[in-house]
Amino acid sequence: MPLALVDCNNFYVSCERVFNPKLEGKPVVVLSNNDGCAVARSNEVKALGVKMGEPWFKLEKLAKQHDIIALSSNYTLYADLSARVMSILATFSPKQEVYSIDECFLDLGGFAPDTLADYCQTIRKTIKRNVGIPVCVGIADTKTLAKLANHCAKKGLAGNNGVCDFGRLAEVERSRLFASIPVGEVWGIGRKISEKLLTMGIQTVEELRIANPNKIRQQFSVVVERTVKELNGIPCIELEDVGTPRQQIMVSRSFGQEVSSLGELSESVAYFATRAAEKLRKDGSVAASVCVFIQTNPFKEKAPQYQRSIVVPMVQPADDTVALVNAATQGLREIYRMGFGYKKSGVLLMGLQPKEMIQATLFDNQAEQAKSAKLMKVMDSINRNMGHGSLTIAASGIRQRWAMRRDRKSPNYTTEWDELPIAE
DNA sequence: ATGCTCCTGCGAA
DNA sequence: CTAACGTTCGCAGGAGCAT
Repeated sequence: MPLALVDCNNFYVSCERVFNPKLEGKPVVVLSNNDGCAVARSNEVKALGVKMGEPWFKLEKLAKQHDIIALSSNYTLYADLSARVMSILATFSPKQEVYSIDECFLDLGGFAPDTLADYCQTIRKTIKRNVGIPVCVGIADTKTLAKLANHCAKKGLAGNNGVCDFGRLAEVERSRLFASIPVGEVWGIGRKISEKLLTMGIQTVEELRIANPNKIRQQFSVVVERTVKELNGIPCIELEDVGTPRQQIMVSRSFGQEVSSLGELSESVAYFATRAAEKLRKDGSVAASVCVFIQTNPFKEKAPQYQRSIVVPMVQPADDTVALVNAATQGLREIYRMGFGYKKSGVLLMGLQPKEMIQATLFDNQAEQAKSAKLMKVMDSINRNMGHGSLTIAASGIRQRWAMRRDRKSPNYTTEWDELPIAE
């Protein structure tokens, strides 16, 4: 049963180019939060040897030499364009799994095998025309192979044009192709596992494909064993149904500048708990406990280091912002120590369950519960309609010295009228 | 021996 | 001038605990 993996090219950079065509053909990077690391690179930047995750301060010299344009990440813009891409892609197959912000799997089971490559060319043209984002497509019988086919499409390895269909490859050709790809390119094979495979004499995808599954399971795990099976065309990872609710919700951020006081840390934690509670309600879930963590800057090796976390159980699973913020800030007071420069904090909601299941067993405090539900509903709707952060709880603070740096952000072209540039 | 919960490591995007 | 390095999610497996 053939699957397609559709992946947007250099997604964040492509999004920026949609609204700023002057970036076309130029070396462009998009930086992570706090303008810290390169998280998206145009082809021109990749050609200069810039690696994924490279810290910006190490790139500045090279950037000056080659006029690299660096932009802060504009997540609101990327999420909006992603939604447009995904909804169009959904029309091309009865079954879609959105795997990440820039890629999804499509079930192509019902189509004639020899028409798939053409069909996927149509997909590419449609997305490019309707949204302006370039995509590549990999076609194969398992998710792992489809990911690999996509890699080949992106690199132009199998003499294709943005589409690579492993189903059209003879066995000999496939083996030769796999033998030319480093094993680390395989989905699920990261840095650590690559290194260990190397010591076992497995360097290429082909060598991993023909490896003994039992030995792989013994040396690594069932996950890697599944990967080997998938490389051989045996599906082990199913297409997931849409809308499976998350099991945990994390909101954390590095600070724009270090923070030492309990007061300011508390503001950040209250803010993150507020964001996490919003996500929680959007999922229709409640959380059984709240984990808070704080940490100093691990890269500043000379400075005294401290990191700690604590899990605060909720009296009753909740989705109420006030209750979750209280739990989080109370936990913070227990783990906070004076005399450190903190660089990051975060809030993790754990033990998530569907809200309906909880309400059924609820017997105390009905009135209180209903009142808080009403308040949360109002809060969410005001924030949805008036813009994010219009209504927030006072504990989050106003000054927010800890807020992240984003000096190079593009306008929110698709979601804020105020930010649209005026034509000249 | 068995079944949990918690924590850590790994991978991915 | 200096110092400046992301976030969020799932899974597996081991440790530690209770039964």
